[in-house]
Amino acid sequence: MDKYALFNKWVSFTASVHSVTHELTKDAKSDSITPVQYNILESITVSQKPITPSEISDCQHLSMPNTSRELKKLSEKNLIEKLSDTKDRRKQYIRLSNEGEAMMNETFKLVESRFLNRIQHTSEEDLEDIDRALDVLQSKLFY
Amino acid sequence: MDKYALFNKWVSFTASVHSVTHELTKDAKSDSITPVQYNILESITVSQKPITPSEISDCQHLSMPNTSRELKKLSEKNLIEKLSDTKDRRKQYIRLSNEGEAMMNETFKLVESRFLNRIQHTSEEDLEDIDRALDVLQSKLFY
DNA sequence: TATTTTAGTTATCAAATGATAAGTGAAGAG
DNA sequence: CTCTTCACTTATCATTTGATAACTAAAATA
Repeated sequence: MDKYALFNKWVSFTASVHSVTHELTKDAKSDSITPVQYNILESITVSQKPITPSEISDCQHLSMPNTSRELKKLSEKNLIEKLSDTKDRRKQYIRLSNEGEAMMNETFKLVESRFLNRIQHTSEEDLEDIDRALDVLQSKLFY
Repeated sequence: MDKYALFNKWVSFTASVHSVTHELTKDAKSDSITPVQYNILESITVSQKPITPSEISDCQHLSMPNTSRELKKLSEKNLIEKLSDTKDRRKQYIRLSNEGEAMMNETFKLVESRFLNRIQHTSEEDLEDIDRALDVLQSKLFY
């Protein structure tokens, strides 16, 4: 296997992924929040469990002061709730409020419908190929 | 095939792609340019042929005035060159200068070495699985 | 030839983001 | 009981980015 060719394939692949992701998600986000705030909400959504500001800071590559600022704004918009840990009172847990959850549900529903639309004419075999390919790449390359 | 399950798989897959991409490219970009400027240079690099400001504007989802501003900055940094079309003198073609090309080469070399590092312990069979999976997804999902 | 459209520019403004210094209060270590 | 570290906050500032209006010059079209 030519690893250099594989690298080039990877480059154009990731470009496609970015472009398709943009296409499926554009204008799906409520315009009451900024892109960074959306990313934060998304990461809270996907991590089922409540998540701490430090974790958000890490996985979003945001400094703690900036994370804190954005969480405050999200809180003021009533999209998230902060709970302090009963054991370690320095820590906080962030979760979506009902309003935040409703908003993210709506966004995801729209993105999902666009996704389904995109694969509506895909044959059953192709869908299974895609499914397997996603598994392969997730486990062997994008881990 | 459960298309809803496939959607969820797609969501976590794209999240992984973004995260790995970030990991491989972080600090690879020269800090004399901004993220948006890097994206522009990248798109000039990958499109082998010279590219017009309008095309950059389209594929980067940037307005023309902002595209123009950033191209001007890149030009002032001697990273790109503008050539005007001899037939239609409204049009311009943008290409990397020698300096810009050198800079992008260096960045790509670093990213490539990180990529090779990441797959260095991957078996030949797995590499071929990855290669096929990239082809499948590129042609059937991220087209 | 007069009018409209196209490709790109300039200027300006507001908002979003990134970076840094300094502070709070709680937990942990000696 | 002090000192240090940890998790997070507040304040502030510079830079980047996005949006808009008004402009130039060159096609294209009527």
